[in-house]
Amino acid sequence: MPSARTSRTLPPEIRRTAILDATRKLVSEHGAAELTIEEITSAADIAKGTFYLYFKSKHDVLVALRDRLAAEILADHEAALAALPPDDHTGRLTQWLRLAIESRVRRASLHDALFHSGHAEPAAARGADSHIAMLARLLEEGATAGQFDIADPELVATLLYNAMHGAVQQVLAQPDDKIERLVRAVQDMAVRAVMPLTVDTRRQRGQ
Amino acid sequence: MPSARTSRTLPPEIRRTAILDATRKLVSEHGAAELTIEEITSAADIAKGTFYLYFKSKHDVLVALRDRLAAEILADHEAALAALPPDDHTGRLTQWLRLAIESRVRRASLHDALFHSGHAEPAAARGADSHIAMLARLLEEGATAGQFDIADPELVATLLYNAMHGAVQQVLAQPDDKIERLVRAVQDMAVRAVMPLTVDTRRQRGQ
DNA sequence: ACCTGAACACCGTTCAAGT
DNA sequence: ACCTGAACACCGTTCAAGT
Repeated sequence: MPSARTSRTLPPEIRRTAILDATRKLVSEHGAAELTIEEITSAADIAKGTFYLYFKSKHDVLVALRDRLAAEILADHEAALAALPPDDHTGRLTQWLRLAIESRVRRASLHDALFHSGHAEPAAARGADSHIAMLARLLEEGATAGQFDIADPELVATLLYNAMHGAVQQVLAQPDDKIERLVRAVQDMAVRAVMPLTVDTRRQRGQ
Repeated sequence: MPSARTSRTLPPEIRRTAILDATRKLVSEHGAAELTIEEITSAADIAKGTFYLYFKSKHDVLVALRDRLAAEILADHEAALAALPPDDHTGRLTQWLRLAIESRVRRASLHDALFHSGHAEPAAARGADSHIAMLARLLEEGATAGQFDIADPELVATLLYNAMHGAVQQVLAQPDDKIERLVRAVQDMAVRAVMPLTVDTRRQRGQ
């Protein structure tokens, strides 16, 4: 039998994806902080130096993974949005929030590891921007249809998104039924945030 | 002149505080990720090994600093709360939100470095809990006084706190006048989240 | 053109010795 | 009782050589 090893060459895109996949697995198991380049390369079955042919640094591969995850979640949300009835804007908003929470809960361990330990940048660089933009679009459409009353859709979207996102993180450490209560609470806050106020209610608001 | 160096001994609490202060300065200047134990010890004018007589690890000193900051901010908020008129619960809530945002903006660089780069734990471990508890107290007091309508004060506090906290972070990268708009938007969302709904408004909410 | 892995540099942590 | 700083261990990154 021949002792010469077969070529280890692979098309760059395939190799790159393999490295990302290995990283994803390791990060969702042990978190990003303890992750080692050597763990990645041995999981991906390549030499240590090969890693640096595909990524500039450890930070770089985590950013790439984070972007891939953000894009995945965004696609999820787009699909969910497209499936919702076009005219019931309140229903669209509340359903979207439920789906956003659930998709985030589903990816909890990977998401937490990437967004909250070790290599997180300011939220703006976190891929949250595109998600907030989508929510803002929902709000604007409802406002245009005359169903919502929103002074600044972009800001309200930022607030609602962060309320949801931060609270999920906080609640995730807790028993399962809390998630359902969170969904309801977020939906209620969102509905209150966008609903037209009657003259009577306006008076009650004070200031 | 004597060549013997004078004793370098200091009371433990003083030394510990000096190390924390040096760390604080360095972290708010360069962030936590690039921070080096050697930078800390030379800024605090001690030997490298001395650091480990006071803190178990680099992570440990950052946690201690984070806790000190959280306690500082909490005290700020308590003082602000005590100064507010006791009966106007809507005013207490909106003023509290303004003060919380402003105190957080004031400590922006340190806060970001500690909470968002390198060594952040889940939000629950972040010192946010006591802040959320304070906000929940505000909400409960308003509900007890019959001025607020809140199904789950603890959850609403979590949501509002995260809305505010996340959005500040997001807006901080932007020009100054955005902060004022953020304050108003947070206040508006909070008021809407807690106001009693008229029968008329309830009908509009749907589901 | 793609891959290897030994060598290097840096830094967190330890520990035997000092006042 | 508190402090020192050289030594150690670990791991991210580089680079000369291999197919």
